[in-house]
Amino acid sequence: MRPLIHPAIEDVRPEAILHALADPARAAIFASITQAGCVQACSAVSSLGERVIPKSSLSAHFKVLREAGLIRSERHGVEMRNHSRCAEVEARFPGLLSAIMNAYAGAKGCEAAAP
Amino acid sequence: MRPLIHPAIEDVRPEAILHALADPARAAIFASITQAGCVQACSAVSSLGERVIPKSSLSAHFKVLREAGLIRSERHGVEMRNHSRCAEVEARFPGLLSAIMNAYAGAKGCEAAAP
DNA sequence: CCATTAGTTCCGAATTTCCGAACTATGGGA
DNA sequence: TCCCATAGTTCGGAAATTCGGAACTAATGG
Repeated sequence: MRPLIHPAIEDVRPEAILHALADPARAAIFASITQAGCVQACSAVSSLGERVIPKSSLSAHFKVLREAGLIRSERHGVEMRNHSRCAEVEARFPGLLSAIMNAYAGAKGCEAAAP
Repeated sequence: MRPLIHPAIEDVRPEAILHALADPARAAIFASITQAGCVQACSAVSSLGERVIPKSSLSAHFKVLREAGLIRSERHGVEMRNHSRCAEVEARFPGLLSAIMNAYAGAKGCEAAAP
């Protein structure tokens, strides 16, 4: 079990953030962590939409979010707690995260209106 | 030569935009098109930074930007003119493009300060 | 009609992503 | 203490993407 990698906020790169959030599943996971008081166990997220995401894929998604600097993960006993780093990222790249999350929210609303 | 695909603005997906701009080369191309009065020939962009981008890769980059809804390309004689669709995209996803471009601009300044 | 310029398409190699199976780490009993 | 259950990570091979050189197409100008 290698130690978890958390880049310092000044090492966080925009392309890593965009790449991480370019996947709707990861964006949904990040939104969930950010909204749910910044704490969430991995498996509390495993049923996003109707798609079942296998554990290994989920673990990889968390790793991408972590190494992009979007979340911070720490073990608490047997489970992992994930905190959103949105405040830090927002300070470094003002408006970025909110614009991205609004874009997803907006697009979701539109497509639901066209059955 | 298949016809160029330009999605309607209401069909533009956030994940496509993030994916397109998650590549620094594409983000630079898009910034260049947007800033240069919204018109640019493909090869006017071919030497970004010090990296030489082969024609085929450049063509693929333009295709990704086009199909993400970020640019509009039309033939004018032998050359292709690319217009930024930033106004349309900005209307649909407010703040998204400016936040992304600012993030890249900010990150570039910071890393240049650490040799 | 041929040459040139600008860009696209094709295709094989390299890279990345996906996911099941095996593994590791931690805590809680018996 | 040993074993089990839970939570997540790592491995490895298949599938999907991306990269880039070579060949191709389209328009223009001798």
